[in-house]
Amino acid sequence: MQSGPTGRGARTRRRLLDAATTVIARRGYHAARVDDIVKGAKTSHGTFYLYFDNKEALFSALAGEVATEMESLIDRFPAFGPNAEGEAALRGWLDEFAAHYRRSGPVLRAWTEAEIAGDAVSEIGATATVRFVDALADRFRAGGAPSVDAHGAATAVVAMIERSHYYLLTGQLDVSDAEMTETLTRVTHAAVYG
Amino acid sequence: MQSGPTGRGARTRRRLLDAATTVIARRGYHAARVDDIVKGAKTSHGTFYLYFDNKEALFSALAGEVATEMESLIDRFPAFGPNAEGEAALRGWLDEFAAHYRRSGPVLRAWTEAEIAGDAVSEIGATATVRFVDALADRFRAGGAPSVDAHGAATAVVAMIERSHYYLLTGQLDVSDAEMTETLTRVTHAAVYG
Amino acid sequence: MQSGPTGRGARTRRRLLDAATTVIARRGYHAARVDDIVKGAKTSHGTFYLYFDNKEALFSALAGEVATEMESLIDRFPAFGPNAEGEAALRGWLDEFAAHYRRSGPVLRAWTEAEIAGDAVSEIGATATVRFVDALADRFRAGGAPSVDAHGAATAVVAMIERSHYYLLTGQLDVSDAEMTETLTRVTHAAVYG
Amino acid sequence: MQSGPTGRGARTRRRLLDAATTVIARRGYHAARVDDIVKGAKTSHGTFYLYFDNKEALFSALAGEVATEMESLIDRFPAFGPNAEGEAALRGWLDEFAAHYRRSGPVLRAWTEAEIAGDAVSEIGATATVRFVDALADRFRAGGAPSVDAHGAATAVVAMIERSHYYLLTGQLDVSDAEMTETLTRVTHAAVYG
DNA sequence: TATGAATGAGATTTCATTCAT
DNA sequence: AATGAATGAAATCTCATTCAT
Repeated sequence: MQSGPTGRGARTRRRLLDAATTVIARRGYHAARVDDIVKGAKTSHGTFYLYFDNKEALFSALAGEVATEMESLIDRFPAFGPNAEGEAALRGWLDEFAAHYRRSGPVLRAWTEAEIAGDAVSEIGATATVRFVDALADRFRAGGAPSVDAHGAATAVVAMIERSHYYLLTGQLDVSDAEMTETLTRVTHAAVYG
Repeated sequence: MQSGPTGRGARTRRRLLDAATTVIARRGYHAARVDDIVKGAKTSHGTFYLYFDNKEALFSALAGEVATEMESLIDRFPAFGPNAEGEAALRGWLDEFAAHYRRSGPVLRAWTEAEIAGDAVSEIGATATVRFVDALADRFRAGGAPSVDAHGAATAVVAMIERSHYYLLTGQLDVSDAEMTETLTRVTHAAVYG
Repeated sequence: MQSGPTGRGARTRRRLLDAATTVIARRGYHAARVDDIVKGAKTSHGTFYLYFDNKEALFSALAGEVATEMESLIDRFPAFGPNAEGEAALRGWLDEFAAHYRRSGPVLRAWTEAEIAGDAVSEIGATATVRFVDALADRFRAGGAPSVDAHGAATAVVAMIERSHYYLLTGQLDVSDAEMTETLTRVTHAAVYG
Repeated sequence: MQSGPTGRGARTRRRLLDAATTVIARRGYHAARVDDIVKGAKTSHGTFYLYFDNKEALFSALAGEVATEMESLIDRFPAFGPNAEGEAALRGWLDEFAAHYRRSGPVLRAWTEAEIAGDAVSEIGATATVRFVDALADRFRAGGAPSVDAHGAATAVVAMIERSHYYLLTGQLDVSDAEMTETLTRVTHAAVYG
């Protein structure tokens, strides 16, 4: 009689995760209340604690999902060369990143907040950033970049990519998706080969 | 008879602002409790509310101070040319920015948190970013940059500068102050003239 | 699945309202603390705010209940004539009023306090008094009273009835329930036909 | 060097009492804050406690002043007869009462509130009411009223007078000063001889 | 005689979590 | 598997009173 992972229970759990994403997007990590989440998921407080030990556990689960996708994305960062083909590869990857950020932005933003407070979630965020930087530095070197400080450049580029998309997400700056990818492509290329 | 801005009251107010900065640095904006702040300022809850209408008012005051400094800094951003002198001017300004961020970093980070939650403080942060981008785009054009999209490039550069210093502040990445300024100088220069 | 108005929630809400009535009776409107109320209702602070947005909201709810009863009572005020039957009708109504005041006295007293402070509850009390006066003036005229100023007489009579019962409730004067009804009947009758 | 009772100190004390009357009028007894009073008196918290042991002491002083006037007024209540002269005497006294209430209304209202809370001030209010009722009952008997229950009638009349003036003061009802005195004269006369 | 900054006890309110149904 | 009323610890905020100057 157990309904299995595709049964009602799994769907309720999913609803809670999705509702949490929405609430975090609207009110931020710290201001996200269990009450808002269960209302969004059209369920009850009791049910929440049936699926998650506590509020932080839900955020961890959410962060875990995003981190997995993010890691595979990071692994695909191309060792682009100084030529037009390299730029095209870079542009393609930045497009993928943009798509990912559009989907997971709220949770990624939550990392930013959490980093300050030193919660468990923050670990995931910090680790992901380090992996991101290391992967880029590695590809910069593999791509045959000249005498630049690969790690330094990677840090700057990661900072630029992350924060630019954040600006895009919050809508505080007046830029389009396509323009931004273009600019990020150009500047990243210039950062390594310029 | 008035004690004036140098009197005891002004000093107590200052102590509260400074203590708040410390607490925000340690625990983040939303987790900063009035109790921590008054303990840090070695005063009482009652005194807190003598100087600020509520917790948010203190954060606004803090943000206002930082915004004022930030604005004057932004106004000094150089219209750097493609030559070595331009790069030196840029490097000098980035050094100043680093110094400002070292001092005001916690409050600047708080902006990020506040932006998400949509608090009153968030306005101040968002406005500052817009001013920052506009100023840079203006100088890029004034510096005689080639056919680049000045506003797009400015957005990317501001994102890079802001977030890189954030990484430095949180210590999550392994970079030195001097190295970072160097990299930011090089990449910003490349972003415009590369 | 809904528990409906007879469920546990409704009973808890009722307990809070009743406890508040008791506390107001003992300590007055302004001195009534949430803590006293929840203790009286044998529940917790959290529960209080589950049913009422804040302390004032509870008082408003309480005032609303009393006002509703009061209005229907006011509507039943008789258009008494100068004869013995008229006096009997008046006496009957004053008996009802006394019963109402015995039940709702504390809340009615709270109106007086609230009126002074200008709280939201005060509106309810002031409105009820105006309705009371208007209804009596109307009945005085309908009863065929002679050339008296109906509105002025109604004001005086309402003042007398209200305040007399207040004296009775606070126990500051040495009068019995029955005696008071008798006196009020006689004086009201005299006020119109005397 | 002492400045005596007419010196600066006495004037400061007076300013505090007057400011308190104003504040009580506007916000009520319980809501009257020391801060409001010292601001109204253009002095400081420290000075307040130089002249009064605590907030209640100030209210007692204020009530004492009013009570003294009130007692002499009560003592002058006439033993009016059933004739026109009696009515004139009554009218004259009610005019005096109205003048007194116009001046001291806020403090008299404060008594009403205080009665509920059981403060020291409340004693003064309750005592004054008892004295008022007793005096009227006495005069009713002295005036040769027929077989009425003098004490009961006095209670009703005191209630009517007190509360009617309260209505006038709060402005919640639409009556003029002169009309009210006229009505009160007529009804009081009727209550005894009607 | 006067000041006003400082205090802290006590009030209101919030919200993650539990538990009986 | 689900509910939602209840809880209480912890947060924010108020205000009468004190005290150093």
